[in-house]
Amino acid sequence: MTMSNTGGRRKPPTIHDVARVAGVSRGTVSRVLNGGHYVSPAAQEAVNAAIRKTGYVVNRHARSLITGRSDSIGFLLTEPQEKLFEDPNFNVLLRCCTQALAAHDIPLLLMLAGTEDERRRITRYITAGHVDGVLLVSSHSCDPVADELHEAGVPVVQCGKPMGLGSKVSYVAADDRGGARDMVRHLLSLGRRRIGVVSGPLDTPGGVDRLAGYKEVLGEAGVEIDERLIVSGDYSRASGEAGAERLLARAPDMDAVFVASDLMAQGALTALRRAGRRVPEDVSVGGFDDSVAATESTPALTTIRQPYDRISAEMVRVLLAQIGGDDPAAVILPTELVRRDST
Amino acid sequence: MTMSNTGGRRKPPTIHDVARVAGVSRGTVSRVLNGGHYVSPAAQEAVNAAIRKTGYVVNRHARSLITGRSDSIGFLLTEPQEKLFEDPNFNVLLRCCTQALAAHDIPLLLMLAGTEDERRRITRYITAGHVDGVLLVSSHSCDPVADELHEAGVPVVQCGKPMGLGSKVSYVAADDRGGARDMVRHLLSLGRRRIGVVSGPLDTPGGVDRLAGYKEVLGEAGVEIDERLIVSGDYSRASGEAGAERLLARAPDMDAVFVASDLMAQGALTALRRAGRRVPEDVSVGGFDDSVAATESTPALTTIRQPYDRISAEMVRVLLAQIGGDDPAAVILPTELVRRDST
DNA sequence: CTGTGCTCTGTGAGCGTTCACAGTAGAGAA
DNA sequence: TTCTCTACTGTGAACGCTCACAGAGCACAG
Repeated sequence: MTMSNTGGRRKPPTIHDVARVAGVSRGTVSRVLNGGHYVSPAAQEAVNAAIRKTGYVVNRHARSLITGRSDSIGFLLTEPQEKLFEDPNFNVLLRCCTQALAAHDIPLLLMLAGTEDERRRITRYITAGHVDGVLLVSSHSCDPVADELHEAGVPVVQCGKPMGLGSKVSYVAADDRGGARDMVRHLLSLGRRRIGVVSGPLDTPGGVDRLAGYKEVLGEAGVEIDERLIVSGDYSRASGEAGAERLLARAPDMDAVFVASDLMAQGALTALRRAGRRVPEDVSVGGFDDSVAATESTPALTTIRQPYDRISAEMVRVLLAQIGGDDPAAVILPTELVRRDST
Repeated sequence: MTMSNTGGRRKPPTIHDVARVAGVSRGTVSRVLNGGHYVSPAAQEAVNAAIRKTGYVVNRHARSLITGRSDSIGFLLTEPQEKLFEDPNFNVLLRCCTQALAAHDIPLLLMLAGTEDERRRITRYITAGHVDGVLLVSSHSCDPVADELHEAGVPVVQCGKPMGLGSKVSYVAADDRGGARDMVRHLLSLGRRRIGVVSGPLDTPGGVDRLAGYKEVLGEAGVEIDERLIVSGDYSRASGEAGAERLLARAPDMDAVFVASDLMAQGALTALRRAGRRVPEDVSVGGFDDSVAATESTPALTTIRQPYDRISAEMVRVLLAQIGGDDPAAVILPTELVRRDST
């Protein structure tokens, strides 16, 4: 009786069609669709059968028009994209967030705000209510856009700790300080005492916290903190290479180095090799992130694993809770030391 | 007179508000919004001023409800995501597509269909009309989902040539055969005659075409095609390493090797180094893709550049044209030889 | 003067859904 | 019986927009 469905787009069945087939009213179908409260088991079953039979899928536009929700969320990237897309961590984050949202049947809109123009356009788009919330990733993590959106009443969860203390924006981050502490303790346990550090940029919380962890542990262990053993980079491979070179020049007796990202650690390995230092025999090298870079380098890096899968899951959880009316929340997740061949 | 807009989400202005402020009717505002035909300059100006004043942004849900278009498109990935997300090419593709769409003010929905369940859910979502079209990326590029969607009347553009010849699905691909030809010609021009190949998987058009290009050029140059010089891999680093090892075992006099992806070429470099072969002195190595892997390896790889930026732009162009009513189209884009240190 | 064609404008209907409300039926209490 | 309460169901009115249509005003030809 029904027409064949191949070739050409056919007008999809509406809630009305389902109601007719099930022999109930629109309202009942709608109730079944939205949780099934106050629906008799018989009606429930009839509606479900009709949905299967007609192949009905809810029209989200019509729903959104009346509920005011869009049932979709935005994944916003506010930094130069070339850089972030090369970062394996970012890819994991994007993938995990998409999957976590898919479990809730919520589509993810990818938004890239590299230029000022794009930023404006996207901000308008978001504040116009086209997404219910925003997952924000920014390498600086002190991006004003987070506060802007928050001010405008848009639920936001940021990946990584915000710089300013005044910010009331939700965030999920790994325990940078704790991770750094673990790594430095590990290096100390190997008998190393001249431990250098290539920190991250000191205008980011991650950079500051990892350096703080380093200093704390050395202090606690009664090891002198030597400023010649401290340099900072920008998380790029090149800056890791340059940083390690500078350390070697200033402190040739360095016997270990904590490098605040795996990518930088790769660069550091290059510099050490060129300087004729054997890793791990002469110098132990510890990274941070446990990205694919850690296993690809030779020797494979001992590093601090950031639980990106859990970070994504938490970001989604916190965001959905906030959309549901909860207050902003901050979540810090524990890291884990992963031993490989570089220490 | 207007209320402050900070804190809490305020009901956004509608087309009605704009009309009132501009002193015209809804219809006129709508016409301005949709191209401004049949609108007097005075009304045009009044409406634009009112839009600026009220901060009006069109409610896409309401629009979609009536137009039937969603004004958004899906970026669909049908393969195990871990693998693809590691692939730098894929990242470039995703980024460029997002930007190309942003230029048309069209949001991109990221859809990952790893499991069979996810596939079904996403297919329903798509065929229900929640996106106007789909950009499809699949490493196999012989995915049945392309034809399924096409059959269902959903505009689809695939990245890479489809395997089956019967498929009427649009695609955009780099010139694999031509690229392979260029590389092998390049190796010949260096005086190499015992040229091996690590091809891609032979159940994919890319794998087949690159191998075909290799054989063609050797044939044209009158160089004997030696089956011992031909192995295939799966584009992974490990398979490149294994492939190069096998080649060396079977043909120790090999003086060059064309490896069908940069990632595999990295693996091949490792195998060659281990076997004591110098690159490029003893063996020239040519890659394919010009991904970041090409510059990161030592020596930096001579490779064939796939114009991913142009591929993305073309995918979007073809898809939008198809949504606009055009017939499916196939686009093949030229590649480019990039000389570095490995040849 | 009428008719025709053009540009421009306003209006009503309707897209597919949810929500509030009214209403029904049946059970149990008074 | 009658009243109340609960579980369930149907209906009209929105949500904000576009589209088709009708109509106004004007110019110009017949």
